[in-house]
Amino acid sequence: MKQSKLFGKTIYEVPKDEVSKNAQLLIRGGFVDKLMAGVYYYLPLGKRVLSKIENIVREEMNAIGGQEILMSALQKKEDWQTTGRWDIDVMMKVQTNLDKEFGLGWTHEEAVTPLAKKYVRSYKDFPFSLYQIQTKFRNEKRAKSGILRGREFVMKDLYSFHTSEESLDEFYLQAKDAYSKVFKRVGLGDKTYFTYASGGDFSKYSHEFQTLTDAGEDNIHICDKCGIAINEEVVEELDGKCPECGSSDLHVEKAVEVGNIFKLKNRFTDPFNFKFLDSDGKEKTVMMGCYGIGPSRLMGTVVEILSDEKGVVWPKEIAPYQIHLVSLGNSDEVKNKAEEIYNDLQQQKVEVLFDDRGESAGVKLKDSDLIGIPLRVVVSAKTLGQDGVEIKKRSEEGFEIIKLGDLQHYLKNFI
RNA sequence: CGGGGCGUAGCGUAACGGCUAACGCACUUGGUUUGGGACCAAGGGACUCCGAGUUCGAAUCUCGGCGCCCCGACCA
Repeated sequence: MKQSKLFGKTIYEVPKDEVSKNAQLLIRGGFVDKLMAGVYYYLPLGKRVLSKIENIVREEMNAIGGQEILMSALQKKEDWQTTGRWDIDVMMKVQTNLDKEFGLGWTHEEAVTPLAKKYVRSYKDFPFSLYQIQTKFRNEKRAKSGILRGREFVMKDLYSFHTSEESLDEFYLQAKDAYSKVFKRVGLGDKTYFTYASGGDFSKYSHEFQTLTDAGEDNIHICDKCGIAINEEVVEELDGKCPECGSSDLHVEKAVEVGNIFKLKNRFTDPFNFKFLDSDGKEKTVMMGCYGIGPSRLMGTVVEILSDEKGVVWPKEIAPYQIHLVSLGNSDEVKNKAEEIYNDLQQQKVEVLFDDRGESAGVKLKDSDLIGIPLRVVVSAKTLGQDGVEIKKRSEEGFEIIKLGDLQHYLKNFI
């Protein structure tokens, strides 16, 4: 992509009403645009990052057998009345001119359960799991923290269905591992804690994945011994003891919830009367679990944690482009060589953002820092004098000059 | 939903109740620049959030609405 044609631009002054670090950096870098409180547009650069995160999530969900579907954001009032959740205040409602009311989905148990029931009756069809990556709506009383907490956001929600608690337990562990892989791949692995949380009425505990950051709104109690954490709401219930190892050496940290997994058991299958026929010919209750990750929140969390005073520092796996090719100076020699390198990289299917603009060196380098692509390749009169290009890693100080002929080989190793 | 603050060009700001609403960034044109947010010159861009009122006169004062931000409450 040529930067001269890229929609969206970097800005130096951030809107004064935007306070959170993630939104400030994302707006300054031209990743997102704010429409109103808690509602953001994703511009080309931001959309690329979001899509990459979604794809990582998608791959990990597929790996544990999840089948991707897409349900509607519009929800049927009757289904939510069935479970008694129609009047929960996070639910946004819309009304047609015929006075018919719909809800806007903030989670999809009320949608997926009747759907699953419609197609599945026999024990032979279990277990199975369905997921979607979809826009969710939530009537937050007060939207804040940039894209960490919006009224509209992207969510991956997976639902699993089982003929027994044992089967649910087994899948639950698989989902847990899949989630850990996701957080590792997006660069949050070492700051994300498996956290015990309230299980509601139907399970002793649910679990959250909490990533340490001051931008978070939760306090978690981390066990110094085994490295798991406990949510504020259940730490008392546990007498301040780690449920895994029994240690009481806990310390408190601020964190943001980036995912959760929850054994719903029959909480939703019962109200919808979703039963299966077992091999003994008897009708039995379907067990259910739900598993959520917010890709947009994940993106905001990465920005909160992996950025410096100059801008974002994207991890390789979710960077909008693999390489930022920057030409400095407007001599024909530099322009032609940069163009040539750009075309070569394109041909090798390398994702490259090429800053071909006629801006000054300072502007281009500052913008490059701000956008935060992990690897920068600079072409200038200086580098061409040495028959090479400069390679600079965004996450490190310093740079190196490598010969033009060695570029392909170098990039192959890096990417 | 309670308390506080704020709405002026795309963004950041200025303007005593009184002249054509000013400046910086961004944008357009021409020229000089090009290794860390360059310079010169010439331009375009505003129903001062909306609606009432007070006044000879309102961006400025009053009332109402809407929106935004901060603190709190809320967050399966």
